[in-house]
Amino acid sequence: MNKRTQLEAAGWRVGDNADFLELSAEETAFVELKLALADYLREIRVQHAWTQAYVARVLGSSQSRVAKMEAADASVSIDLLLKSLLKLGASRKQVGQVIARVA
Amino acid sequence: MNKRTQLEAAGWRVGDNADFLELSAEETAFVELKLALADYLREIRVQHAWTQAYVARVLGSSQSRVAKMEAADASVSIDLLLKSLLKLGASRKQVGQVIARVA
DNA sequence: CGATGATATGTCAGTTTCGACATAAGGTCA
DNA sequence: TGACCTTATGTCGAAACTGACATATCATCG
Repeated sequence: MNKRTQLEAAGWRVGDNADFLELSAEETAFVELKLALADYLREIRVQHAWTQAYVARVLGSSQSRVAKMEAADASVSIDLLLKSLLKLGASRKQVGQVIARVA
Repeated sequence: MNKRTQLEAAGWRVGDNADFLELSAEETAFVELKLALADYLREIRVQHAWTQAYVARVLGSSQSRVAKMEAADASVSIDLLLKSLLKLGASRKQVGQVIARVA
């Protein structure tokens, strides 16, 4: 899944390239930051060979919401992503590094 | 303002030390992460000698909300803090470093 | 081809967060 | 002291987010 597909899935209107560039620098940075956290969440889950359903139980949430977290869905907040990452064992430092790492 | 006072202001029940320790490791990490972002927001504003009212205009928000952001008020999300920081010119990298820097 | 397990998508009611406003509290100057 | 500027706190209706559920899609077996 490429970045643009991810952005669209995340609920951002992305038409032609001109539309794509409509996002301001901060908006782009914010969305990509969110995508990075979502990817990291999936990475942690996959590396542990956990299912979304299992992660949902650990987090006190549902499988569908975990799927949406990993997809950086528009209905998912960064608060939720951060809380989830920390609860799954990620450290503040690791999270910060994921955020600081600019693609 | 010390960390505990900040936590209380942010809406976290903090009684004696035992109560203070009731927060799980992830909860503590999350709250401190939020406080770090709030402090960073204030730092940026003060360094530029901006008033909260001015920052509010730039962000398209209100002075009271900016005050609450800097206080890491419970009604302020990390999404809002991140969007605000980016809009004020902070880079993803800088934000990540603030988050990664563990007190 | 099913059947089974995993992941994705759509929706909803309850909760949280939002900007805005009013107003209180501090600080500084004359 | 009081006028003025800045920051803090409380509240509200509107908007966004949440967990949950149903259901769809996808992959991997036999």
